[in-house]
Amino acid sequence: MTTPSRQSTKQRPATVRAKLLAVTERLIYTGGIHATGMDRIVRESGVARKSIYRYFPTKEALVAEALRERDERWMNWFVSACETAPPGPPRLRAIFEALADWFSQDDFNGCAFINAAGEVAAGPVHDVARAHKRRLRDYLCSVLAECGVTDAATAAADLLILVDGAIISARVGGDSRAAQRAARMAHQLVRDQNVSSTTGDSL
Amino acid sequence: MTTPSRQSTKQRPATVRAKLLAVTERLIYTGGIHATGMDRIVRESGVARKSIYRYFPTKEALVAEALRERDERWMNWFVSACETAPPGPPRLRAIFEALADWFSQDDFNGCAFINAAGEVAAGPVHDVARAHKRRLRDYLCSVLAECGVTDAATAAADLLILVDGAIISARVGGDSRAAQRAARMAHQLVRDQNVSSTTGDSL
DNA sequence: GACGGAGTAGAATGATCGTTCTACTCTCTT
DNA sequence: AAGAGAGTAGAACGATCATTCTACTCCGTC
Repeated sequence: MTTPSRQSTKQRPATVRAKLLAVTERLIYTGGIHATGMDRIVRESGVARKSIYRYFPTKEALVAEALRERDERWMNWFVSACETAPPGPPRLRAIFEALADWFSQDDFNGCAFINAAGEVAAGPVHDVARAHKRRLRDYLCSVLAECGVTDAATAAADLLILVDGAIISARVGGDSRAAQRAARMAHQLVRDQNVSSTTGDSL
Repeated sequence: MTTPSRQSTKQRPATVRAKLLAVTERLIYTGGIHATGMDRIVRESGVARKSIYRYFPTKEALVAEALRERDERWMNWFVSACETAPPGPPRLRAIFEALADWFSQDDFNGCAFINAAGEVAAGPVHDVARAHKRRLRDYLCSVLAECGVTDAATAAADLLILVDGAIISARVGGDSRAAQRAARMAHQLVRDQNVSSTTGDSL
C-alpha cells in the first residue's frame, strides 16, 4: 500500500553484474577510485545497493574486479589492433599506431592501472595493476620474438618502458606526439638488438 | 578558567607554513591526495585548522602548493645529483644512476606528480604536475645539449619518455632494473642522434 | 498456488570529509 | 600597558562516505 503501483524496473539477474562492473569501470577511469562514491555507482548503474553487496563484499573488491575486466577488455582491444598488421616489424609499428589512436580519443585519461596504482599504495587494486603490466609485457615479448629479436624478454621490458613512458607524456605532459617518439625509439631498440646481439658494456 | 594552565605549544609564525607544507607533501606522497584527510594533516603537523585556512583557502590549494614545493625540492635534488658528473655523456649516465638510487629508497612511491595527475582529472593540481614534467624536460634538454645532440629539444621529449617509463616500470611493475634499461636506451638515443643527424624515414 | 531467491527503493548507521566557528593564549608593536 | 595579529584546541556543521537494514516486488520452480 505504501508503493501502490511500482513500475517493473527489475533487471535480469545476468545483466546486473555486467552493468555494475561496466559502470564502475567507466566511473573510476574517469574520476578516480576515491572520488567515485557508491551513491554514484548505484545511480548510474541502476543496481540497488543491496545487490551490489551481494556480488562484492566491499567497494575495494568491486573496484578490483572492474579493473580486472578492464584489463581483459583493453588487452583484447590492443592485441586485435596490433594483429591487423602482419607479424614482425609491421606489427611493432602497429603497437604505436594503436597507442596514438588511443591517446587522441576524447575520453583518454591515461592508463587506468597506472592511475589506480598511483592512488592506492598496496592491496588487491595494486595487484591487478601489476598483473596488467605483466600481461602487456608478455604480449610485447611475443611481438618482439616475431621480429627475430634475440633476448625478447629483455627487449620486452625495454619496450614496456617506452609504452608506459609514452602514456605518461601524452597524459601528464600533453605531448601529442608521444606515441611517435616512442615508436622511433622502439625501432632503434630492435635494430640494435638484431645487428649486434651482445655488446658487453651497457651504456 | 576553562583551560587553567595551557602549555606553550604555539609555534613561531615562520615555521607554521613550512611545517604544514612539509607534512602535507609527505602525507599525499605516501597515501595519495583523497586518502589524506585534513584531520591527519592537523594531527601530524601540529598546526591548528584555523591556521591552515589562514594560509590556504581550500585543501586543493594547500595540496597544489605542497606539490609545487616538492617540484622545487625534487628538481634541486635531481639536478645536484646529476651535476656530480661532468657535462656530456657522463652526466647523461648520472641521470639514470640518480633514478636507480631513488627507486631503491624504502619510501619510493613513484612520481608524486604522475600519481597526483592520475588522481585528479583537471584543476591546479594537474597543472602543477604538468609544470613539473616541463621543468624536468627542460633540464634533460640542457644535459643533451651538453652531449652535442642535434635537436636537443626533440631528444629531450624522447628522454622524458624513458625517465617516466622507468618510473612506472619500477613502481607499478616492480622492475628493479628499470633505470638500467632506460639508461641503455638513452645511450642508443644520443648515439643515433650524433652519428646520423637526419634520416628522413621514421621507424 | 505457494515459496524462496534475487531484484529494487530508500531509510538509517556511524564514520569521516572539508570547512567554519568559538574561546583562549602568546608575542610583537606602539 | 594595551591592543592587534597570529597561533592553539577543539567543538560543530552539513555533506558525503561505505555499509547495513527494512520493506516490497518480481520470477522461476516445486
